[in-house]
Amino acid sequence: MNIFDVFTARIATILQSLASRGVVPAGLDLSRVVVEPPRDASHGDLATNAAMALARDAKMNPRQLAELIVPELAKDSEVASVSVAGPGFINLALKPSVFESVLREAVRAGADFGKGAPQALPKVNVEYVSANPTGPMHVGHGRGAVFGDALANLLAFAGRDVTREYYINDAGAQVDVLARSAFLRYREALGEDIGPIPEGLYPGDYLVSVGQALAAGHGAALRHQPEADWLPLVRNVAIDGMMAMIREDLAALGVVHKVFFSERSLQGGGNGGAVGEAIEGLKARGLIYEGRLPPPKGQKDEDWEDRVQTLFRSTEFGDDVDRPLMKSDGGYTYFASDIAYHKSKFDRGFAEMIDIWGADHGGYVKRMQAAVKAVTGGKGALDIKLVQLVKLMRDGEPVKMSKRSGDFVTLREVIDEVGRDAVRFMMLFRKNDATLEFDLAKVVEQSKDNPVFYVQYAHARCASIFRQAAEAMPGADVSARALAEADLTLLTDDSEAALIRLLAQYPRLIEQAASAHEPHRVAFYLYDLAQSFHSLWNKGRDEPQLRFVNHNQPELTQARLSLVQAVRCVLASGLGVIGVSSPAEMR
RNA sequence: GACCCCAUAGCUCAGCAGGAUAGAGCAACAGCCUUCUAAGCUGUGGGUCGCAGGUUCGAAUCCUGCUGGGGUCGCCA
Repeated sequence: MNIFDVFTARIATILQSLASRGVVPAGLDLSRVVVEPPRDASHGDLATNAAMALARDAKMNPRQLAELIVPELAKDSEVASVSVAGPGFINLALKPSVFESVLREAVRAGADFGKGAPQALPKVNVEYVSANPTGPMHVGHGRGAVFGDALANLLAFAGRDVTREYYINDAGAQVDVLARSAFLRYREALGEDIGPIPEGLYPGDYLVSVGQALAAGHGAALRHQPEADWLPLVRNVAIDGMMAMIREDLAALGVVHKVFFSERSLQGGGNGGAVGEAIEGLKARGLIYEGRLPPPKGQKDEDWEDRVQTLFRSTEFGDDVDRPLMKSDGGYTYFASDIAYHKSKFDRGFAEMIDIWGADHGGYVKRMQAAVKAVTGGKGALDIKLVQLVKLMRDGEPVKMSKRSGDFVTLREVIDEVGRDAVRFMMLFRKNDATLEFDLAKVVEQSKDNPVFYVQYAHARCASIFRQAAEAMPGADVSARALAEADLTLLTDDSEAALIRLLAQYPRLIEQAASAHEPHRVAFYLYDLAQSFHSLWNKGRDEPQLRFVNHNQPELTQARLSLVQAVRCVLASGLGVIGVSSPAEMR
């Protein structure tokens, strides 16, 4: 139950009834009416801007309109008091029974508390990672992976039908370079001394095993073939090897995609395959032409070759310049493939698409959105979330990255050092469009400075309280069902009330984070919740009557355990959404 | 030259689809501390929300222009 939604609906009903009595005009636009927690708890439990938002359309001043709404709200059996404040806010204080029933619901629903009902909205496709299959993942890829995965979890939890997808860039020149690099390792595996890796090839030793696999599978058979003969075969083996490695890296992060979509698969077949088809479709609508582009300004243009090329009219859809689809060697540009790829997503039923990209691809956003508009006739929606750079630190000092390629800090090294939970949590403890400092030393500290520890510890502390209770009161029934029956009117302390209010916001938080495509809000909420819970726990130090477990007051203890259980469930639920584990102890 | 992102307390960052007196952690300062299980705890001080306009009953939030930082800029992906 989302009490904010419940009251938004009730206010709408009140306005309809006022309209039917002719007190206010009919057909007011209620979309701007929001019910939210007031910033200051002394204002009550809920606040709405209804009177202010509707005043102009109703041709009344806000306070006048508020005075019409207030008596209706006051009749509500769950409302304790209503008042008008400031420029026309309507503040509601709710009866304690409302929060008691929220708490009961949280205890009963457990991990499902806050979960959205399946929504009648289009299937949504979240495409993330899509790292080139030419080497291991680095830390920047990891941020995109965690963000995309958490966003997909969040949307699914909010009730959307979500598909997680990975686009394999296996069609460009870079995979031919990969194949040549692997071929060198193959010769090495056959016993040849290959010396230093030539400039322009991938030097990383992660290709050694690919070379060995080729040697084991083909012996010396490929060695003296012309490149044109061995390249496709070696390329496939190398790509498969790289994708296996990437999948292992992703698995270490707990990231699993449902669909792996190959770029190459778009280009096969006659007439240029799916890419050719997509371009033909655009051509039929007059969106393709042969023309020249001006050279980019402020760039060295020595290599600029002014030539006529095949261009897509992306400027008709808000882009800055039209974009080329064919390379000078006659192949398709990456953009051309990407048009066909997004058309494929739409054709597969995804009217809503979300792409997660690194910030270095920011310049590509407009043209892709232009292409999606063109290729779906305006029916497909594409949101592109850019994740900014990750600066790797250790004790406040930047971690030096070697310039020699193949010797950078890999995602796997970081996961192995600090653990999956720390990586996932910290990658989400910042907005996606802000750069992120990731301190390898800080994230493993057992201290309040370390949010990962702080939140997980709150969960462990909940579990610990139950262990304590079992010892103090053996035989007590602390099942979820029993706790949901507890006498919650005994929870009267302000700190307890504050915690319950925070719990009641969880369903709303999920809805809003999901519709804003901002999983970081979940991480920040969990931090707030942990803080509120730890604070209540600490109060019990000085005021023993506030402790959760009081073995001579079983009813009170039972009520407090309900609260602890609800906190535990919401922490576990939120941690689950961002893909972080919920430990029962932190030792 | 153009486009994208960022700018909020000394530092690192939140700020919830414009809403009331802008929040948290760290640091600083003051007090408390043999604990239901562990991170010690509680409190205080500290901000022209980069600058200038605009829209609005109401702007950190939306729009325009500027300043500063980062990123990108045909035939790489």
